[in-house]
Amino acid sequence: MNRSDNIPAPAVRRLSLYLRELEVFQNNGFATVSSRRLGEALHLSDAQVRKDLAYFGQFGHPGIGYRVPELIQRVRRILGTDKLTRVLIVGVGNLGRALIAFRGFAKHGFDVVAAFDRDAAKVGLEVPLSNGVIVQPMRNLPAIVKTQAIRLGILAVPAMAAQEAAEGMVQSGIRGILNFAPVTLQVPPSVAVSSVDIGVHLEQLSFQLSGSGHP
Amino acid sequence: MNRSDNIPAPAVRRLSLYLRELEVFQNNGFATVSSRRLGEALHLSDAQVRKDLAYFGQFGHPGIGYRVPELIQRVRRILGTDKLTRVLIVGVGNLGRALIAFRGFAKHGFDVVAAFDRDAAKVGLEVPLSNGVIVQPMRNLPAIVKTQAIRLGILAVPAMAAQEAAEGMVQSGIRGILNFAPVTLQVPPSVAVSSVDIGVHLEQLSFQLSGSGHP
DNA sequence: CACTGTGAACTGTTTCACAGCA
DNA sequence: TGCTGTGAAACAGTTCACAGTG
Repeated sequence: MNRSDNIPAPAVRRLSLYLRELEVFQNNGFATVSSRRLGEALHLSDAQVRKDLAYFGQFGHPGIGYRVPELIQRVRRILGTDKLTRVLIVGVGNLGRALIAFRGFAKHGFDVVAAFDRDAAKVGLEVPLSNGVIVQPMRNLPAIVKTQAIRLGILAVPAMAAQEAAEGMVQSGIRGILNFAPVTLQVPPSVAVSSVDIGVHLEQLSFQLSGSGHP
Repeated sequence: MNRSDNIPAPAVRRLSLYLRELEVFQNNGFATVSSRRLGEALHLSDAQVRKDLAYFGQFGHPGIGYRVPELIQRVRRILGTDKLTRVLIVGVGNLGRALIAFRGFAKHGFDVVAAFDRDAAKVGLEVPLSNGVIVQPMRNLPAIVKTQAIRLGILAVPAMAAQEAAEGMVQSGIRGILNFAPVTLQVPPSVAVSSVDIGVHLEQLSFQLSGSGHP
């Protein structure tokens, strides 16, 4: 029972964070790290770290801790980012362009290989800082997804256009969507969706502030 | 016991989503909405919706549901977004500029009133699509926070610069940070942090895909 | 009658505490 | 000794089911 079912969703979320901190420890020259140290870096208990990692396998060495390079490799394999993953993006507005230019993708094992936009004025232009990605019309989506075997898409269009764009992605064969539009996407359960809503995050902070500040 | 303690964090997170969907219902001309309908829009159970809202007060009307405009107003008050909140941003790179240009802020009750960057080449320039926000040097941060009484800051600098920038924000009096850098910020417990890590979100999707796809 | 608000039951997650190993 | 992996205990969050209400 160590396959990807029965694993608590919060544990999966934290796995990415462990990887991020492990890379920091590696860059600082640590060969091993204990659950306690790793937890401290993320404000988590040592027990939490051990329990989480144990869901995915037995990676630790009693008396020693976790060997940093080994654990990094194993976690990458589990997350599926040990090989480069091709990603496409729909919506080349301000946010879309910023995401394409974002340095972090390559480091995480992702490569943005295609960009799409509904706006004819943008089609045909090269996206700045993108290693030569050209904006394509939406109608090319199915063909590109098939020929390049792309499974992941980033959705960065305005709220009003999001549901329609998501349907186009799903019908083209996309299996996971990272959604930046402030809407709840209606997609089949076979398609994974992860949403980032900046407004929601700000509201969260606003609430926390009013909780313990002055009325 | 209906003050902001004892309320589960997930319930607070969902409160923002309820607000978002309520605005959709309002735009579609609904005067009232039941917990069931509101839940369906967000893939949540009706019981979940009622329980969540009940943490914050008694807003519903038996036999009727929730009156949409009334509930919107109440939720905004709870989140602290019924009045305009001034926000600053540190880091005017690709992402920072995209965030400043983001339309949604005003709709959510936030107003980006100042921008800062360490890079002297950017200082003094006006940020495009920002209603005249000029990039200021980091050393102006404390004075602006004080004179404009700003409590919330958006952090959009590269990972390497994030901790230092966060410390500058905290020392200037910022009480909540929306962090886009892929690092765990170390700040005093009195400062609220909400983080958006795009890499983590993509890894999450990648993991879900490998879970039920072909190996 | 349709719907909310809520105690009680249930399910899932985190913490504890310790056996076992290098 | 220092540390992991893991059952068992404690805690938190969700779902159930129904009394109460306009």
